[in-house]
Amino acid sequence: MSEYEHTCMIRGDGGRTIRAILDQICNKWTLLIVATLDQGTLRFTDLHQQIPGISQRMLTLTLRHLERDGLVARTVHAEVPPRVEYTLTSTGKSLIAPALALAGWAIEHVPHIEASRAAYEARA
Amino acid sequence: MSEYEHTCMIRGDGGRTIRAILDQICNKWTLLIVATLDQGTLRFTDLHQQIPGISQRMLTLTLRHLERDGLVARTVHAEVPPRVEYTLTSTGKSLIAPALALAGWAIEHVPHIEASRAAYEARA
DNA sequence: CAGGATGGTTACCAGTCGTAAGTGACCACA
DNA sequence: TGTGGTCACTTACGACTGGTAACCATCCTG
Repeated sequence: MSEYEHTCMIRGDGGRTIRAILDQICNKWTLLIVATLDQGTLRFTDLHQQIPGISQRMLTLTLRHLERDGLVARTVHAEVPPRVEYTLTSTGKSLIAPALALAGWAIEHVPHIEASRAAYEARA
Repeated sequence: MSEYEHTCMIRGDGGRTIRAILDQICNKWTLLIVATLDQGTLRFTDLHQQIPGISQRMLTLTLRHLERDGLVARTVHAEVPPRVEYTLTSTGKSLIAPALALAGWAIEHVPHIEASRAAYEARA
């Protein structure tokens, strides 16, 4: 498939479906959580510690969404203290490669973007 | 670079920088606008028509952000009626490939995600 | 029985998004 | 003269979402 056809595909059906999915996947925390879970199974607290800046609420909400969308499996162990483990499903794992592509792009272009942003602010 | 190192890179510095950038790039409209601009230079109205569901306000705001970040160049022609052209910069063009990767993933997994979501809703 | 660990939930506020209407410059037409 | 149209925005405002901080329930340890 050519790249042009590919962009058309993005915009296929007016991009409504893609937009709806991307809107969920591509938010502030999702990619970061998925990337973190690439290590393997992790508990709630592990995630909370490894992802700096996320609140318990946002972690809970994002994990719920990921679980709902079948990207993450949630396992509750009936113990005390409770133990809840999160792990990527195969669908979740398949998101890693594209997520890395985007993250790689971001890393590569952060300096340029920040410079551009600074210049823009100075102009304004 | 191994995939593991790559995910570490995503999370490097706690993922703060990446998160900040991704937070801007990876929102509801940005990828769609960039994909649309892959066709070449477009005017405001063209974009508005080709991206269904976007309001003028959101289009303006998103284009301003893209311009600020150096992904899109904005050219105003001092004519009447006014003519404003938007085109991708080289940085903007470089975003296309990773954006396609993510969009391709989304397209591929939409059925599974929707099924999973439906099952989840039914359970709840 | 105080305090900690675990995995949350709730209340509340600020910021963002979406809708709809208005703006200003000019031209075509009547 | 004046009515309407084009273009690219801008503004006002209500709805929704994300963020912060505090609270909760259960059990174990000291």
